[in-house]
Formats: sequence, C-alpha cells, structure tokens
Amino acid sequence: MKYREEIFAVLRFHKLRLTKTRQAVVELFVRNETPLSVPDILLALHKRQAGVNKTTVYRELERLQAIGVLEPVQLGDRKQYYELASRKHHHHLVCLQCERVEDIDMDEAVLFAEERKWSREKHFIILRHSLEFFGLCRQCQAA
Amino acid sequence: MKYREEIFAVLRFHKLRLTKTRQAVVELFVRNETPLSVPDILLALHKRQAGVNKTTVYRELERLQAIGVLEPVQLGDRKQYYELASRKHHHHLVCLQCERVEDIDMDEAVLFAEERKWSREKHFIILRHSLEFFGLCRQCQAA
DNA sequence: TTGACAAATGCAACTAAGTTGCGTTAGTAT
DNA sequence: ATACTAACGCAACTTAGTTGCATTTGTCAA
Repeated sequence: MKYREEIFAVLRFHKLRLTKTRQAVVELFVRNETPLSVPDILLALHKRQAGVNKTTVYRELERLQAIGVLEPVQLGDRKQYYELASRKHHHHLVCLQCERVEDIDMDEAVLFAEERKWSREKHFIILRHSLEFFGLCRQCQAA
Repeated sequence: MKYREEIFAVLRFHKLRLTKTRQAVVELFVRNETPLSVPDILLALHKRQAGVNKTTVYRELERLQAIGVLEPVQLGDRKQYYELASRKHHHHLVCLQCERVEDIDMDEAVLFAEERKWSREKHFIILRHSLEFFGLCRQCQAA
C-alpha cells in the first residue's frame, strides 16, 4: 500500500474519516522520501497555507501508526520521526552535521537470525528493530 | 579502562579536575550495567543525598563523551542515554512497556561490511551505528 | 600554605518536543 | 436533513535540554 489510493482504502477500512488534516498528512508522506517529524510536517503544511494544529498532527501520526500506515523511526535527535510502513524495509545513513538522511537497503537475514536467538535466550518478544548509521555526508566533509 | 581508577587516570590526563559531581557520575556509570540518562542520574544521586545540579550533569556528560569515556546511546524515547565506552561494544533489547534494557552481543562483521559498502557508495564517513531491538520483556508479556 | 587563575558550578530563565482536558466542529450513515 | 461521534483546536502543562552569567573551588607554582 505504497500509494495514495491504497492508503485511503485502509483508512476507510478502519472507519477513519477523510479529514483535511489527515489527507494532507498522508499526501506529505506519499510525496516524501525522508522520515518526517511533527515539526517537519507543521512547517511543510504551513508553507502551503494549510493551517494545521500541532495537537492534531501528533494525534494523527499516532493513529496512522496504530493502523500500520506509518512506522516510527529514530534518528538520534529528540524528535520522533515516521515513514510509510509500506516502503520496503530499510535503514538510514544520518549526517550528524546537517541531518541529511539517506535510505539504505541491506540483507536482513543476519538481523532476523539475531532476533530469533535473543528472543529465545532472553524471553523477549521482538517487535521491531532500528539500525541507523551516523556520520558525515559528502557535503559536510568538505566544510 | 573499564574500572574506576583507569577512568580517573584518563580524567587526569585530560586535566579534568576531580570534582564531587564528576566523581559521583563516574561511579554511577561504573556501578551500573544499563544506559543512563540525565534524569536517571539526577534521581540516583538525589537518593543518595548528593545534591547535584542538572546543568552540571548535562555539561559533565558532554565532557565525558568528548574525551571518550562515555558513548551516546539511543533507546527510542526522547532522552539521550550514555554508557561507558570501555565496555565491549554491544546492542540493546528494549522493552516497550517497562523500559527494561538488556545488553546483547553479536558478531558485527556484517555491520562493518555494510558500513564499508555504504561509505563507498554514498560517500558518507560512518562514525558509529546504533542497533536496538524493541519488544516485550518476559514480565510484560504476562501482564 | 597560600594565592591566583581557570575550570567547574549553580541558578534562573529560556526553548523545543510532546501531552492533556475539554468544549466545539464537521464527516458520515441513516 | 439530522444526529452521532470522530476529530479538531485551543490553552495550559510537562519534560528534556540549553544559555548566560555571577560565584565557587580544584590545582599548580611560588
């Protein structure tokens, strides 16, 4: 369900009303490659004169996560980021200087093997993992 | 430099004075297995009647990270955690319910291979990575 | 052992991200 | 067209972290 219509179908399935803010937020994620935080969203929607309330955005992201449309992403600062859950699972390369984020794909077989192993040994039910690489992007190396 | 004395030697090397707070903070990390955040430290030091100021603790952790005694750790909430850098590199199993943290060791060869690969392909200089697994611990599964 | 000097501290005031309660608005099913 | 309730918007709040500046305190050299 990577695309607009599929996501809206999921919303209907969950009996979520098609509100202005909800629509705008979903569109933003569909159009955007990079993870978005609430401040990012507020800024973006303000630029295109769509008045949105921050409480509403916080609640919206929570709902979209609850029904599996969005996935939480941590990028090492103190903001909560989200991404479309429908995208192929991937990890991130985060620039410590400018906060630029690049997606990277990797073979996760090893990670899944680890999850099974620790799940057994520590009696944890593992629900998700987060793997990010931090460093300096090309531009920031020059500076 | 896992132990008290070795750490204090490093502090002396960097010409850092042996102050009350500094000593208390280092002792806390030496005694503690789990990652600690500023609120954790303030709470712990208050319990043992050591009056500490939060600004001082923030600045102390920054210094200890700068000289390589502590390493930053992200556990998926909006707090910055730290651990002794001297411990064997490892990752974490974090309970989403009670915040319990367990350390796990894994063979990192695969991660390092990935780092080299992306470093070349995306022209990023990779400085560190963070890999945490999130789920439910044994106790919280029962509840 | 005592000054002097820089390092470190403590306070108050601030910022940014996120949360809560509650009265109001507006999608949607009938 | 109406009614029901999901969703909204506001204000007030909390928590993590930051900044500037005046004061205190380790430490080194005399």
